[in-house]
Amino acid sequence: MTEKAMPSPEAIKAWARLMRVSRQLIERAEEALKDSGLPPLDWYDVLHELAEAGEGGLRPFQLTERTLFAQYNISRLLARLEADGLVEKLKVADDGRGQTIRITAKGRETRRRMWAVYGRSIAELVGAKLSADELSTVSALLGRLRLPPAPD
Amino acid sequence: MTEKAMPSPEAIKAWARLMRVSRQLIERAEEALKDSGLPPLDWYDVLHELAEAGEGGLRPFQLTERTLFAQYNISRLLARLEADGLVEKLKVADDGRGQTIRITAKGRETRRRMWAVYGRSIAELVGAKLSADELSTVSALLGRLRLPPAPD
DNA sequence: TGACGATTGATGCGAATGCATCTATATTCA
DNA sequence: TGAATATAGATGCATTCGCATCAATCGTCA
Repeated sequence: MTEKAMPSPEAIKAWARLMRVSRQLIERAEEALKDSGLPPLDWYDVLHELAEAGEGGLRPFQLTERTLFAQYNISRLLARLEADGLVEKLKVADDGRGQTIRITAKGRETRRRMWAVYGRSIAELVGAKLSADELSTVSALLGRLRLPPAPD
Repeated sequence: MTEKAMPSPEAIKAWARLMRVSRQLIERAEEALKDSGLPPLDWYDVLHELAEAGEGGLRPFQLTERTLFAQYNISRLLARLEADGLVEKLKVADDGRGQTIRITAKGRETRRRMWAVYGRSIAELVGAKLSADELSTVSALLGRLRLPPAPD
């Protein structure tokens, strides 16, 4: 009996839509950034977190918690960001193993320019397609799919 | 004036949820497959299309249309699938450039075993979290985000 | 027919990813 | 205290991806 706990047709369809639409949207947003000569989305995610963190910066492991990047990906992404002068690594941690990552002025500027393009993509791809109520419905329903499930 | 056409808070939140949740779900589904010693999700997508296509098979370019893989990714993915004996490339096309890809018995069997795991993931991650009505709502709303937007 | 542009699919190369492991420092606890 | 364990972050290696390009064939049209 191999057919145990198989998903309902509604679940399969919702899953399929989620997979396909998310890929399409990412592709489009990525394309818009590239067309503007800007870095990829991954960079934005990290720069966004660091910009919100302010002057205090963040430890790399905090970035792995807030984003969904693997530890080694954060490590390498930060190396690239540093090489581009968008972040700086501060050795001054009270933990000898760690470091604090702080966004630079250039990093903030890059993030701002990325947002001009990224934000427009979001507005066009999502904001223009559904009403505010519908968007809130989507957010609420997707929120219940989060792992671990959280309120809000 | 740089602030033109920026997305509403609802749009931003819906986008963020979509990005985050889809990544989490993919990660979980991928992990489940790996834990079972099965190939990655990408393989499933292609095997699924080929299984539905039946004995007639599909041309590689048809696969790039139906999936969201780039042409060169399909080319290489098919090479790996062929190396594993899951598909076969039939030179017998009436188009001298092309080939027809057909799933093998082993390919069908692999797909079946993948579905046992993948389907369970979908049931747990999505089917168990929302009602059938809610799932249909999600499908309908996400459907309006497709590119190009389509009815349904 | 025959030259030209379009289409199909593959591939060389550099960059990014996944996995496992490594070094270094911190923490815990006998 | 000191040995064992845990945590932070980097890295070697193999695989995969992205990009550009290529070879081969097809279709079109003068």
